[in-house]
Amino acid sequence: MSIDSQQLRRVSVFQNATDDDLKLFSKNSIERSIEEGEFFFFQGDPAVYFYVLISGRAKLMQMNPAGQQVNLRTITEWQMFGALGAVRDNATYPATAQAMEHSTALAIKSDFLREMMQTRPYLSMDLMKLMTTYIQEMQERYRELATEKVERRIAHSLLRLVSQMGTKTPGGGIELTFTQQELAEMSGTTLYTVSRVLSEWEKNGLVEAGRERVLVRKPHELVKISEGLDR
Amino acid sequence: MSIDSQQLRRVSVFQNATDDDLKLFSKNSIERSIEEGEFFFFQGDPAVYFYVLISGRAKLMQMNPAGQQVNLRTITEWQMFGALGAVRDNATYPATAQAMEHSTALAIKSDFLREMMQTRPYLSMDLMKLMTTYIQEMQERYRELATEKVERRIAHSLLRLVSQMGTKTPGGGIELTFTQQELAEMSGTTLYTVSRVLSEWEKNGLVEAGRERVLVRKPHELVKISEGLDR
DNA sequence: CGAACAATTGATCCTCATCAAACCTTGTGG
DNA sequence: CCACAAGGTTTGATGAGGATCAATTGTTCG
Repeated sequence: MSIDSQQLRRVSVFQNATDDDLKLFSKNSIERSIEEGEFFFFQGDPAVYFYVLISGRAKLMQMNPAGQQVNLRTITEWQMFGALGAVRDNATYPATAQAMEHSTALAIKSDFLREMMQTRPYLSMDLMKLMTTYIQEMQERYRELATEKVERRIAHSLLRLVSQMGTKTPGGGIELTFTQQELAEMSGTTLYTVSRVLSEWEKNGLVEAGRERVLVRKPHELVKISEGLDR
Repeated sequence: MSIDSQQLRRVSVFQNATDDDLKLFSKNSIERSIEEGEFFFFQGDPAVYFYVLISGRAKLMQMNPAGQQVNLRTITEWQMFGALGAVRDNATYPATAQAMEHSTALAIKSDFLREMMQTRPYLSMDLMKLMTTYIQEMQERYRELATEKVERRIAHSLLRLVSQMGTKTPGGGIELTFTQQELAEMSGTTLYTVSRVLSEWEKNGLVEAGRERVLVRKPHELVKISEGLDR
């Protein structure tokens, strides 16, 4: 309740909500703070709550039985996550959510969302829209992984990051914050390969790489690479 | 209208529909017959209709700019497809649907479904359930492709086919119909690799492979392989 | 200053894609 | 009913693309 309910309108699924509905959601939420590296929930846990991130950064990932992990998506402020569980009752989370830095989120009972949707078509519609974007993005990434070479995939991942969380610098570049390990997980490759590719790009002046940071100098060139139009 | 509206209840999204609603959908549908290799719709087309397959088999696929293609999923009887376009207005299909054999489908206007959902929460709920299964399946396949070797992926694809369209034979095996090219597209590999792997399995008595057909003799062993528990 | 963590770089190896050629199966038409 | 065409499958040979391993070099922070 420390949250101004109007803030919730920044969540895509709540954009068409009435003020009263926003207040309802706000009243039924509890705040949860999580340290870097800790988990909001694990794959397989019963999906009792869904979350809205209000500060920090988190990632959704899947692990295979051997413990190898893959990044499904990065969650930034005012994004909803863990909401798939709200659709079925007794569902479990299909992925694990881990905080990438100190983060706080609103937790709302999945049951509550499900009940609200029964009488508010706009809610279902907006959640479905969100779900279609997930499906489309996963389909694209799947095709990418199946048919495209690493360099293109890394370029594509980097561009996605630019549009998600890039900040322009006075020098005329775009600044990004992440480890190469993270970029590797997003692109379906290893940190070694990412390092080599970034070094290559740095030689050609496309980017500048530092510790936990990349400065994109020529996004246009990256687009070319991601579309296979270089050399 | 030649379709008995009660048949529509076999479609997962219509399972909770009232009889009257089924009739409405039936009245607003038109039948479309498509030859093998022809297309229901292309990626990027405006999503005016969604479809319910009533006979035959079709596949949903994505192509990259170079024309290389990836199978997203196989559609069998009484499955809905092309319905993502019903969520947004003016949406386009995010994939291409091609008939794998002579097929007929009911085409229903996306607008109509969207209107129906405004006043029938059960419809939205059931469509959302379907969408969550897509998301989960794509997430799993993505992780698989990113972290698992071909043999396991092929085993997994084969098992998916078994549960989707396998028919038991008197001899105690499970019979499947598809080309190795198709299995390759589903597993994110090439027909050469599929052929080699199937030959290997045949040597060990797990399967018998023939032209456009595979007989699975020891599904249990396939499960082991798909989970990395062999050797 | 030192410990912990991130990035780099070289060397090696392995999995699979690719290419080529032959082989098999099925259906068709003379 | 046989011969041939077309499409599916098999198998070998080759090579490229990255993963993996190992060792070193930054960088940051307590």
